Amino acid sequence: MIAVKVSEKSIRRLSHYARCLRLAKKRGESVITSRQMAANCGISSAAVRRDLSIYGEFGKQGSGYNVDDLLINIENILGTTDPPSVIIVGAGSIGCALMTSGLAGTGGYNYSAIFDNDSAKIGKECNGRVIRPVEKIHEILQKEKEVIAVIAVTGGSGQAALDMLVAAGCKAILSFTLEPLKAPEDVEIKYVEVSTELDVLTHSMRKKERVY
Amino acid sequence: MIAVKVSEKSIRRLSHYARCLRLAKKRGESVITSRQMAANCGISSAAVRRDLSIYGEFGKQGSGYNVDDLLINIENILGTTDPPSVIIVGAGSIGCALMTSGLAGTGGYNYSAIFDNDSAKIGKECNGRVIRPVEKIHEILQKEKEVIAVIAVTGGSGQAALDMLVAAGCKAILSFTLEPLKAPEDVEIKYVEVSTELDVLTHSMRKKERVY
DNA sequence: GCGTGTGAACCTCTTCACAGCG
DNA sequence: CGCTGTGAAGAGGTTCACACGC
Repeated sequence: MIAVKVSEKSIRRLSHYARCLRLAKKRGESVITSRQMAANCGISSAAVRRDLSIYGEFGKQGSGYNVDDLLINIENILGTTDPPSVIIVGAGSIGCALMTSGLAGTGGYNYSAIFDNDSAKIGKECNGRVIRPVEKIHEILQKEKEVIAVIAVTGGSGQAALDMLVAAGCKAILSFTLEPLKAPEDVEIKYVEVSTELDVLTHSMRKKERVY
Repeated sequence: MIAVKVSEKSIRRLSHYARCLRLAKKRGESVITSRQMAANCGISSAAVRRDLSIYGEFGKQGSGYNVDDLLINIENILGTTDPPSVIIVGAGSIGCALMTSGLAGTGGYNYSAIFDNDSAKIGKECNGRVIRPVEKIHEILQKEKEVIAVIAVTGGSGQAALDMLVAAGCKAILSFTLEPLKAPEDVEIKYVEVSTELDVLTHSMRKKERVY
């Protein structure tokens, strides 16, 4: 029982291992090796063993790791054994699409509510969930302290949405906005940046001939 | 004119600088300092200068960088001066939502076509674009050699979509699928992993009390 | 004085290779 | 013999701090 400093890269990989283990479990496998996980995640087996050994000795020499046990351990490390609920702010095309496609296949997350500030949308439904006014966000956070919010608003209103979430006590945000958002230190923000991914892909596709 | 090895991290940051420069341009600013860019992107000014100095000496001591010139240079480095067109495979909720929300505010990308394999959807429209059968993908890649494909299919058909794209000659793919995809070496794949982002956020929200 | 460009120190993460256990 | 866990070496990226030019 020792507190461990962790890098985000390592956490990201643990998330991948967890996904890989859930698939193995679904296939009925009870044991898995670092090499199998590595192949599945596209990294080296040494990296897998290193990642896992930081948190404990989960494996058995000669055979590998017990799928169920390792999954439980990783979910415990991630804190996802009992995942927080996820709310969506912005019932535009992206927000509703996320709500519609759901979060099946992830570690048990699901979308519990969707909000918008457009009175024309409020009261309508999105995949069976009523779109609520943004002013009601704090009600959710009163009931559940730990909630992840997905910001899927359009135009330049990302910061306004974030301010509202922060005021309601939300500490974890995933934003689909283009603009970088400002928030207090203790609020964690992650971004889904399609635009940057496209730039990276364009560069990799064209770099061969490229000279500076 | 020297070829330079580049890290993806650096390329990602260049993409952020480009976005920051476009905003500065829109605000009518003609000069910008490394400190301003750094503040906007949430990193140190030394990191900004280091990134830029790899590719050349774009700045003027004492004043900073010319916004227009630097943007042109960065777009040249990224290869995004004349961005490739982007197609979407999968006209489900996510695919259509992407098509609907478009790519305004990015470096000039736009979605040129959308495909699906469901005959019930083919022929219908999605934000003014007719949904075409996946068998027609190769026609796009015959016309334009360089195309980025976004995979937004549901269920387990991500690999099938990718195989079709690879067969048509596509070399750059952005996937929203959960499963890791297999492709030849020369095909670059990036993933948007909402599930992993949620795990990272959960961990950061709960790690304070967490001990291993 | 101000801000860039950069050597050098620093730090973090990755890979290698092997001891040790089942 | 197979696979884990890990010291040691290596690679890559970041930060510091300062010389130089405007």
